[in-house]
Amino acid sequence: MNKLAIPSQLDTTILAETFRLLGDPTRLRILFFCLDEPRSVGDIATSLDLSQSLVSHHLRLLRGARLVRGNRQAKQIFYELADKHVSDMLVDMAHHVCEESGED
Amino acid sequence: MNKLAIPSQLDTTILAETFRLLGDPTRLRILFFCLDEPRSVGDIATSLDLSQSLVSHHLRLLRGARLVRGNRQAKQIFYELADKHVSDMLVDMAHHVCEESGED
DNA sequence: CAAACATATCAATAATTGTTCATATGTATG
DNA sequence: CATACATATGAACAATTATTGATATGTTTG
Repeated sequence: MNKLAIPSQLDTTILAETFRLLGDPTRLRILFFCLDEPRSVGDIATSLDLSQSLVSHHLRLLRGARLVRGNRQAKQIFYELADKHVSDMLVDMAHHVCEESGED
Repeated sequence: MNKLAIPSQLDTTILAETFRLLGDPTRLRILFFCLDEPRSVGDIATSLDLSQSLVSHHLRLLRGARLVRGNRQAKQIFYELADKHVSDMLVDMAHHVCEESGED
């Protein structure tokens, strides 16, 4: 079915932008931390030992790319992965990387 | 089945490294160009309008991460994706990104 | 509405990384 | 073995980006 043609240069740039955002250890840790349940900014910062400012900056980038989504609940804002696509993608990639040794 | 635990900080770094390499438009274009058939360095450079040096530098990084693999054939070296994992991953991600609008 | 708390933003710095140009290595051919 | 060709490497530069510290915005509670 849907065989993938070589993406246009524009598409490639958009795709690369997503990869780029996932390509930072701090951001990846934040994403995995929010994978199972929504987490407040403060919780993320404390649990991952990052400054509140840094977490906020990264969340902004992730929000901008619609990789995460935040819900305000009183004073706190709880972030979670934006949708199932994103979480599947993360999990898949993690598996891909674990299974490093290929069949070739 | 295999539910994914939160990766260790080390694993996260390794995973991020892979994402990071995919997160550059030039490298992604090179990868997609080599997706269907092996391509020589010169062919890549000409077809994608990049300097030979630049292509070679990027190929080195991709080789280092075992994302591509090169076969010498006389004077030329033909690069292709390292294995099916890598190509599947690329195609999957491209689909994920195309289907941007989630079910949430 | 002031004080306390949680998150976001701004400006500046430090570190990383993509790109270029010059040159080296390796390979075939006359 | 010299020349031409294809790719790789090294040093330097330019640009991008992660991180920090200080401060602003927004939200609740007394």
